[in-house]
Amino acid sequence: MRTHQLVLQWIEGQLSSGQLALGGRLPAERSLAEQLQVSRTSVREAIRILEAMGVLRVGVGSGPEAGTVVVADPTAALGSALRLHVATSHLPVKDIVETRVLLESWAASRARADSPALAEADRLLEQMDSCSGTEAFLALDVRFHLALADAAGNAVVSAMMGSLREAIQDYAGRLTGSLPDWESTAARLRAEHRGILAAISSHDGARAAQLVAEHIEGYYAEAGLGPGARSAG
Amino acid sequence: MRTHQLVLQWIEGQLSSGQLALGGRLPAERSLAEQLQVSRTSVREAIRILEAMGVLRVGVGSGPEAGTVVVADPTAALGSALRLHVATSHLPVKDIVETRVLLESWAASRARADSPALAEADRLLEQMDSCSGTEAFLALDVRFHLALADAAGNAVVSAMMGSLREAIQDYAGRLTGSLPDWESTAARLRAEHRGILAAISSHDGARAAQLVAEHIEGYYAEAGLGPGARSAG
DNA sequence: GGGGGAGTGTGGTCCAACCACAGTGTAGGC
DNA sequence: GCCTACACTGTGGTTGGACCACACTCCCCC
Repeated sequence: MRTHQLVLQWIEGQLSSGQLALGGRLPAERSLAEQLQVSRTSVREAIRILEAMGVLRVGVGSGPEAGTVVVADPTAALGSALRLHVATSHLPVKDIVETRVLLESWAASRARADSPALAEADRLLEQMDSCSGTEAFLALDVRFHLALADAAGNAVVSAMMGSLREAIQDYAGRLTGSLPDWESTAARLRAEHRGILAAISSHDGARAAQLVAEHIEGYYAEAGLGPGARSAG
Repeated sequence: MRTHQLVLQWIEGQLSSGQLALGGRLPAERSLAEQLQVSRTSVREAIRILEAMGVLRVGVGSGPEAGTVVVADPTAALGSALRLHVATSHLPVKDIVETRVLLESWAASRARADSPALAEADRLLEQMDSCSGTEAFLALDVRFHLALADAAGNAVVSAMMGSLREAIQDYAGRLTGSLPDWESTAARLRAEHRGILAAISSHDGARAAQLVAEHIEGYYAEAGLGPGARSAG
């Protein structure tokens, strides 16, 4: 077994046993290296991996922002992993969109009408009404869809949804540029968002799921990613 | 920007542009370091991350197994990421099981009856009939469920399903140990597998999806993970 | 009492060296 | 002529040490 894997195993053990919890701090790299009788390089390689996995956050200097602390950002890990595999043309964009429809429509059907995430979604819609520029609109759109996922109360689905969105963010951005009339598209998207939120609020999960599916598929279809289209690579 | 991120960016660019494809080889660490004008340490940190993401595979020595080659193993990345976040108690096991039901029942409803993956699933069932020991049975069970997912033809769903399974493998193993009567449970699981396969073969996607959902939920319920149970941490 | 510099500890980076490994080529013995 | 055994080459794996930038803390000096 390679040395950095030993370090990984030790850290994972600390996490599993609860001796290292969310917000906790890892010993300094030099201390940990000495403690585990390995080189600082190996410790750093393990920390790099966990950082990429969204488990650790590292900061230089002193103070509360410095050092290596335990965080929980599953979306980061899944997102970059998916993005990389899309880059290798191993995961077709079509499959990602399809999966996104599956997860989001499920989330919509399960969303609780009294969830605080829905209130957040409502606020985001108001901001989208008054915002100008496709960049700002799309940023709010991302947050709106994530809020819907959160309302379903499943952390795994939320994380996966966010990562799917992140993985094809660049791709979606390019699609948007090819739209014939952005203003009318934005108006339609706004209306569809309202409809989805209304369906959830009236406890009509099935309708909400259907609207979400049509919302997403309609967008990609309009932007040129027809059913059966493959990734450009 | 940190140095290893520059290396990451360069490699991802090579992947996106197609200059580095599946099966391709990265330059040797020393060469790449010189080429990018960074230290070998930084190159190695980047390679570690991509290895953890299931994008690269490294091997020592000489020959076809040696060097750093591009592979495509999305499941590895998603699996270890999910496992780590389960370890931090940030992702409840309940949510993972729920997501697994969602993905697998969708896959079952979409599985094509003429898919070669289904033939593979059938072979696996025969092996399960004649195998003894819970370890071997569970290993075949994993492959059976993955084959079902592959039959749906969505690489993203397959990868996510495999990673979910991997993330809670240890957990499921412990559950199995607490079963009152493994033999009868195994017999039931075998029968349910046959039923799922039959439903898919007869193009009854809706029934296949329902059977899969009951199959998975039933197993975890019998093993003690009732609806609403949380991860033990 | 307040401001500024020294001190401390953190991660970030680099280098030079050595090891283990696996395939290759070659020189030697048979 | 063939085959074995050795050295060679190039790969990643690991180590120790050195230096840097950064951010905070403390203490001296004004």
